[in-house]
Amino acid sequence: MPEGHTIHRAARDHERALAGQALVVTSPQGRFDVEALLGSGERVTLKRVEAWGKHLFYVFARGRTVHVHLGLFGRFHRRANPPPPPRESTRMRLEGEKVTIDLVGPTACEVVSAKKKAEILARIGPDPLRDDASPAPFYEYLARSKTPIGAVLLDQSVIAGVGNVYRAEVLHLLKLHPSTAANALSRAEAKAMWTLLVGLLRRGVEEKRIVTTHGIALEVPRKRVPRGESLHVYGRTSCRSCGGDVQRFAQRARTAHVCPTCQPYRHAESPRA
DNA sequence: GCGGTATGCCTAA
DNA sequence: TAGGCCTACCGCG
Repeated sequence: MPEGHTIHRAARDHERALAGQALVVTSPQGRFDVEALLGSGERVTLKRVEAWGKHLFYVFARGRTVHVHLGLFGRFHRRANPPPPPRESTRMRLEGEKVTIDLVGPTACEVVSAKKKAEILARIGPDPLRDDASPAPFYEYLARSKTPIGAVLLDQSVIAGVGNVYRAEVLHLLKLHPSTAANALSRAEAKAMWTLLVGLLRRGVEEKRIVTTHGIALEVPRKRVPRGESLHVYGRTSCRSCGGDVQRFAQRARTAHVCPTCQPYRHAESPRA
């Protein structure tokens, strides 16, 4: 589940459920340094939860911040209080007044300094889900890079929050082969890509899953898209648009999905690197 | 029960 | 580029 939409949804949900409350924080698994957060206290008040790309920051009172990155396996479980006993694998448990959030299997769950947080933010690109994001650096990168567009979309330093599913789907919707050089895209295509990602990611936040079919207009009430009809190419053997075979190949150490009929490779003016 | 796979990303070589 | 991290699920038998 963890692409940018999952992270932003968690930030929203957790802030609504827990902000302003003095939380009991534990690490049943023992691998999260609770003492670094709590000090000698028993509880600490959560102020807000921020999402930047695939990174989460839980901002507590007394200047303490916990950085969470789910990686490939990380998940949250929300429990109504009183919560059941935690699984042994629970890295961090945040227990509020009415709700308890359990975190399992993250790549990162650590108390970070303001400096460390700034370093993390400095190495990620603009996040289409943030209202304060500027796509200009993304456009500039595309214009001057011969890197295949499919690889660019997974590079969190260029654009933050896009993962393997959104990569496959946005390229299909724009009829671009993942191997097409970034600088073969026109400025208009680059802008269309950003706008499309904003819409798709926002929809993902609202629906709590990735849906790229049946339009992206959020204001129009939609029936729930049935399972198996939510994507065009990712994880499929046949293209939802044309019925042709979906090809898979490794790109940036991840499996790219492409319909070569809908997404013909476009040669750039300069040879591919 | 076992093996393969996964929506991520870091490091060593 | 390969391997490691780390958890859950699914198909198979």
